[in-house]
Amino acid sequence: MTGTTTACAGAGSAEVCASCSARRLSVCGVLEQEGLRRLNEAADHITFRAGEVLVREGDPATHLFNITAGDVRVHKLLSDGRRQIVGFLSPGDFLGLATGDRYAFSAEALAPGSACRFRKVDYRKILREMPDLEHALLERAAHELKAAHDQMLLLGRKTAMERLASFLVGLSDRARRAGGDGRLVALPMTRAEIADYLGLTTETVSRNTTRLKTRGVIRLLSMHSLSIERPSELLQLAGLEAEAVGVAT
Amino acid sequence: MTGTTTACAGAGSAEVCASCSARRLSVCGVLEQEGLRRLNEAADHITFRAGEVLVREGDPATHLFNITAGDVRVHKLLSDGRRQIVGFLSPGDFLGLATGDRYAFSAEALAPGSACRFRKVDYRKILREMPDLEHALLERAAHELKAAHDQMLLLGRKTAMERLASFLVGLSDRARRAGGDGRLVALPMTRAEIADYLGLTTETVSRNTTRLKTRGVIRLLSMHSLSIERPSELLQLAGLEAEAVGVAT
DNA sequence: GATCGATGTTGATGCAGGTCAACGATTCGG
DNA sequence: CCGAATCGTTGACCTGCATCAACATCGATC
Repeated sequence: MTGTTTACAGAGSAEVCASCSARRLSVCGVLEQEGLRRLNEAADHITFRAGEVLVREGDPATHLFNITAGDVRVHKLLSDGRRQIVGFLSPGDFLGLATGDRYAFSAEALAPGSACRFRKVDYRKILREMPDLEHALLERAAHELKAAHDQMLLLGRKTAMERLASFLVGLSDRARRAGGDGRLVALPMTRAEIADYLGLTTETVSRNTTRLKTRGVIRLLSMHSLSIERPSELLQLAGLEAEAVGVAT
Repeated sequence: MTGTTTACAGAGSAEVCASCSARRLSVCGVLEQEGLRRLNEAADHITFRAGEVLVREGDPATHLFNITAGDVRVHKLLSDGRRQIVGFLSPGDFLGLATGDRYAFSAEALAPGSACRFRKVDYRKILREMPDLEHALLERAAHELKAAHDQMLLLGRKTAMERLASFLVGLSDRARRAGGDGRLVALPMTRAEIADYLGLTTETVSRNTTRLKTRGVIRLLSMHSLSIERPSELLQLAGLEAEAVGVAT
């Protein structure tokens, strides 16, 4: 399962960036020609296979990542094995923001993909030289913090059904941002991973998924993709009636 | 309960900052003379009473705050009144990082205090001119994000006793950072607020507090302060045995 | 320092979701 | 294409914490 990442030194040109499909979703989207070249110089372009470990909780925090393809799971463990997944990353997402001397989380690929990897010391220097990038990173951090607050509300106060519905609404939003229509949702993660993200068990996730299916709110297309049939009902179940989430009802 | 904050326009000098006891704990700690003067120019120095509302969830996000004295509660609500407290702020903490166009949380004073209040548009401009400040803010955001991840683990996977113990360890750490010895801990918040922070009920918080007291792990000095008698035991109960938390055992 | 509303504690009981168990569906290496 | 391991679903039962209720304590106010 856990292999080593394949690194190839940056080519030094911004060509890789020019053709990078994740750029418009990423912090580097704010940079122009020269900045991209500079950033790319410091980047290792790595690829990873499903199940590969990018970061291990407790290890010295030496690198930062910009996910360019694939999906990544970020989680924390208790000593007895209880697991909390604190996020799922997709292309454009930044990995390593919430990092001190050591990683406080592990990161593992759900699906094969690729990333730009930076040595932390290099990245620090680059940030000093490029305030625009630092600004973009701060905006990203603010957004992540807001998402973390939402997740705290979910974990602390929502019922199992509300959690699942909120999760699906979140996936739908992300799908729309990535260019989809928001009805078709991919589930690259397993039920166990959904459970560990929502603070539930696989059984509870499964039961509530069935309930949503039975009620006609969603339709399972395969084990790892579904279609949202009644978005407004899903929003209600998520406990978000009042909040503006931009889903056509 | 909810009153208006008392604002007095910044004096334009950095004198206020020079004598500000929160500065060494705050993002403005990185600034020198000229930067402080500039920042202070943009600041309203406000004071607030216990119970006063600084920010209301859903309102347009017009201001940012730097807490200089007192304690503040930050929370989110569901439409039926369920509440999740996402953080308690003390002097030196920044309020408003995780903010888009509208506040996604409410903030209310637990105790009388004061803050530097900035108009968001002004602060943005200042950040452009002072990369050091932006950098400090990014570090602060990274730290907050890490804390949020810890809280997700707590809310998603810890038992009631582990949550309470973790909470007390956190308060102890903060007390030490503020200059105390870490044994004496102030609880400026009510049991209900602790419960809403830990995803529990007041009853469960109360029962587990009693258990800790009975076991001799803590000693209640008053309703709103306690002493940690067995720090190592508390750490164990918090499920942090392995993690380095810098408490003398 | 007496009064009263707010806050905290303790006990009895209920239930949402966890646990345990059995079985069906999917996936992937050969 | 086959078989084994993994993943997902469903059912029966259990438990940790919520809920409901009664009482104790605190602290602000006059």
